[in-house]
Amino acid sequence: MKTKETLSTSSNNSTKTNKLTTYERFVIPTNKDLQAIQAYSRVANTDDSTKTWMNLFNSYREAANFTNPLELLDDTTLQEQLCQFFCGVRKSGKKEYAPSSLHVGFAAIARGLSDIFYPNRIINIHDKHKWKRLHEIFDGRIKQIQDNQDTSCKKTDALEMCEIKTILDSPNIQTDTPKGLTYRVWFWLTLLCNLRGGDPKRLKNSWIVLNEDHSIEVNIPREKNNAGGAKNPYNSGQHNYIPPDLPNNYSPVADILLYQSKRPKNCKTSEFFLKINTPREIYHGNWFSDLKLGKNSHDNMLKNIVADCKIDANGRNLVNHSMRSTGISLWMLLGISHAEQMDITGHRTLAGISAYSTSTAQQRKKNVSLLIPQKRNADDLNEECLTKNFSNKKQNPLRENTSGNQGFIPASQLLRYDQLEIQSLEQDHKIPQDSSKLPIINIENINIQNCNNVKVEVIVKPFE
DNA sequence: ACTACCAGTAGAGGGAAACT
DNA sequence: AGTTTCCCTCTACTGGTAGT
Repeated sequence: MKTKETLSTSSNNSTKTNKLTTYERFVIPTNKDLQAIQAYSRVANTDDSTKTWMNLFNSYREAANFTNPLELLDDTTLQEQLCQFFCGVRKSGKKEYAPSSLHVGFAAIARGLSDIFYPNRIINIHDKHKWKRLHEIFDGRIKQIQDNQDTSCKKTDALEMCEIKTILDSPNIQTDTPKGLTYRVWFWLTLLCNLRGGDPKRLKNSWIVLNEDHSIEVNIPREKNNAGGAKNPYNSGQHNYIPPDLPNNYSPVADILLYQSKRPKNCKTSEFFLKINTPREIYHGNWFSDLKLGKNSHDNMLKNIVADCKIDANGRNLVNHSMRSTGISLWMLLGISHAEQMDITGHRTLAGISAYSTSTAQQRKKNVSLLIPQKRNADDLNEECLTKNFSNKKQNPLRENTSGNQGFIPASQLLRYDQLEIQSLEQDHKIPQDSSKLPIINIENINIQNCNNVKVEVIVKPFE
């Protein structure tokens, strides 16, 4: 929008001063306009990364006594210096970089060099044929690091369903104090809208809209995986939906509306999350000030919530981004399809979703143990028929249309199997399930005779 | 012909120091 | 106790192409 304004202003100016612009449908941009539009294309984080690594490269050149200005180097000298740099660079404290960081660094320096040399010649160190020696040295360096130190990733971990309930029930996360309300609303938005760790910082009040049916829409105009621009011309941002509150349920919509109602009158800050006022102001009913909530408060949000609710992190990496992991991992447990998940999270590739499904060490051990069959027991022979029917069937029959089954499964056994599945799902993944809400199914005798062509289809939906 | 993989970019998260 | 600004390090996401 800003770009448009700039352009129209400049065209108005130029129509006054420059009689050449007689075509009403065109805009004649000035150099300043072009620069502004070019700058609009840049992403701050990427530029930061470029700057950081180019500074590091320059410091290295200084330390190694490379005195010639960078811009004057020929390709051979530049390659030699880069080879030395990637062999010799270390973290502050002389520790070794993680391979992933060096990988990011290589790309950042490629961008930096491309920028510097662009007016005179094209430098693209990604070209592994032209910069063969550099690529081999870089590759060797990474392999050396990988063989000499632990290079496992510290991915964000998820919360479990019972922990979500503990948090929502905790006296510290209620709506009677500004701090509790902030925590609670932050928790709802990140969980229900599958926000990334940093999204709440840039969330604007105007992006959160109440619909007539008392549902809430959270519209985020541009995201990491909906970056817009020339490569993604159909980008329309991510639209998140929070359903209307139900009686006897937790009430996210009411909580979010309460938070909005506590904004100061004529609030000028566009951000949704606001700074909590001093105790004195709070006493007078002014919960929030006309300033955005600071970075520190944002960054420590989930850590504070977890501490205040006395949840045992148990070695897990619980950070703000965990809320996104939580949503996705719970959907996986509940059998929501990848396509549906991607629709909500805005991921465009399976790889994006799959990054969250990497199992924990504990789950992996359990899954491997499933491959070891149990010894036969004479008492179990009666059970064998039951298990055999399902052993070839990976999917939970609760979630798929049973009409496609080739083998015949007695209805009474199917129901029994479903109950077992529900129980094991609850036990394995600690999904709290109010047993009083489960349908009580009693089909004791189903007798069908001469039934060559009879199909019995039973659908049980225990989670609704 | 097709898809798994990885190159390349956009983020997250943590910390220090100075400030309110 | 919370905020701002800067720096550093590493994770997460996409899309094109190398490889089967």
